[in-house]
Amino acid sequence: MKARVRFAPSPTGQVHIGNIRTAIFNWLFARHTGGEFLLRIEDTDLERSTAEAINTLLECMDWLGLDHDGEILYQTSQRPAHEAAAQKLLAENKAYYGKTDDSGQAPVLFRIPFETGNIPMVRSAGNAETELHPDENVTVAYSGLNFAGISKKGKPVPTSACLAGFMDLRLFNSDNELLFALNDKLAAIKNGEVFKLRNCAKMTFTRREVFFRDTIKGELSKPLDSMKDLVIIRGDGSPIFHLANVCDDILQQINYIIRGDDHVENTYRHILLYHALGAEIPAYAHLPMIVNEAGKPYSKRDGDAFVGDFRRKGFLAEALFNYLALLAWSPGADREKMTRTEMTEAFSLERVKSSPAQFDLKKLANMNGMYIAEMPFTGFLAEAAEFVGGFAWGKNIGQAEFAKVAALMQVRLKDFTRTEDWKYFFSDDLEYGGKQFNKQLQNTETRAALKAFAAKLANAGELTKELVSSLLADTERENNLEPGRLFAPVRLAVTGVAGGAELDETILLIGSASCRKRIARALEVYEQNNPE
RNA sequence: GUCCCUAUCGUCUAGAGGCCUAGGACACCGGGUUUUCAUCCCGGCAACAGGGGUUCGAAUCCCCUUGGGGAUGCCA
Repeated sequence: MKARVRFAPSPTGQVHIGNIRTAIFNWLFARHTGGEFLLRIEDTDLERSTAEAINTLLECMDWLGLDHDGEILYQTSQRPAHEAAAQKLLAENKAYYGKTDDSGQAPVLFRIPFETGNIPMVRSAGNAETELHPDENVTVAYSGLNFAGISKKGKPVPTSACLAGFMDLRLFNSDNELLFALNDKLAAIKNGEVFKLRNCAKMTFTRREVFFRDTIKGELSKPLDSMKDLVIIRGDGSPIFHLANVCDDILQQINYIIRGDDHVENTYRHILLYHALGAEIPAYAHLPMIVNEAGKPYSKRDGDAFVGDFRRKGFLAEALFNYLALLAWSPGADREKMTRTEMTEAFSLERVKSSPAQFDLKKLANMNGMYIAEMPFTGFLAEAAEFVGGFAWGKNIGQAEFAKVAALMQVRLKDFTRTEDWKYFFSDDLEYGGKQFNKQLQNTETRAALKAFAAKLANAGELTKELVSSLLADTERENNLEPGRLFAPVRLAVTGVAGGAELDETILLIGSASCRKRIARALEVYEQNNPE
């Protein structure tokens, strides 16, 4: 059977990396298996969903090359279907109206089914016995059980859970006398009768649990006595996420649900809903969270983890994609930098880890650098030009010269915002000073050599790489400086910074006149800052 | 509180009972690229959370503890 997966974000703000990682894994899975990758926009939260957020989402996906199959399904368009599903459940007594709120409206709740004989994903989990706090009443109703357990300190712990959690329930007082047996009253309870019991000290019941096999996490289960019936239609008539989500997945014939870890608790309820709706239950794979430096999952509030920001900050889509794919997934064999085709071929959910992964900006930056280094030069040039055009000094610079600078710097660039550092190639307006500057220019001999080097440049005529190198070497020798001693001071004087590309090429690109001017100014600034 | 999940270098990870004296990558540190440097090359630092089992043998299987995360909404 062809895999049909979906990415189902709610457009309520920016798209963060945790979000898009889910999309990436779904996409990878679909492309790997030759299945389909659908997009559904869960825009039912009218208050928070915006057209702008939808645009942002679409742009992010487009940028990352996450093409989806078929039409986008907007969840709001399915509201009638959701309502119909609720009506059907109501009609079949699988759902019921809850308590009315202040304005007299009642929500619809889905009942965790009591009769589970024909439900394959519910199984018995043995007998259970729980101590109860006798001060609190126990109420038993079709809509659930209310009781109080006992905390370590002996205090009552009020608890409520669905009736289905307590098959064969029996309540006892402190003398171990039977107060209530569910099996005797089941019919009455199903008819709406509510039993209120005092002085209960203990209950026994047959525990049942829902279970499913998660491709990533293995078999997962949860006891029914820790679950509650859930609201599926609000008092105002609007469908709740659980219902809408399941209905749409059924509608879109999704047979593999790959989503974040935070949904595993929902899955226990969703598979019961699937069954109640008479639909086949899909396979599940729950991805571990991506966490920030503080170890917390990314949320809409994490201002620096938005996909759009990575784009603006000069990261390449392919690098982000590659890096994100490697968060919680590894193809093994020490493979890291991979093409999209390679990733698609190698991808498998079985190799996804189940523990959270921390996002590391430095590693992303490194990977981005590798991708930048291997960009075709014309593409690199265009991208770099776009960023540089955004700087004041980059508005009117020569195309030919810019291309030379770009060629020299490409392999060194980690992200495109750092093209800002290329300023010194085009502007004589440098800021001198700082620890390095003062240290490198502190010797009188060095400063004399700097002056001598400028003079040599002036007399040299047309510069070449070799010529610059020999001028540097000559100046060092003639001024009794150790070989290499002059490089750092010259670099500081000519570029204002301590690092960069090869010095000879750098000087060549800046040009003789500018270099001389800058050396003179650097010396001036130094002497001003460090009067004898 | 209860329930569910989770645990290998600082970080991402390899690891399916003997191939592990635990491998790779980022970061960091040192060296090299006949002198500079943000690239490149080489090297170094650095981990199986703790305690019990099972086994001839455990990073790997089981249990407990501890740490982390999630859920417990008329949010999605």
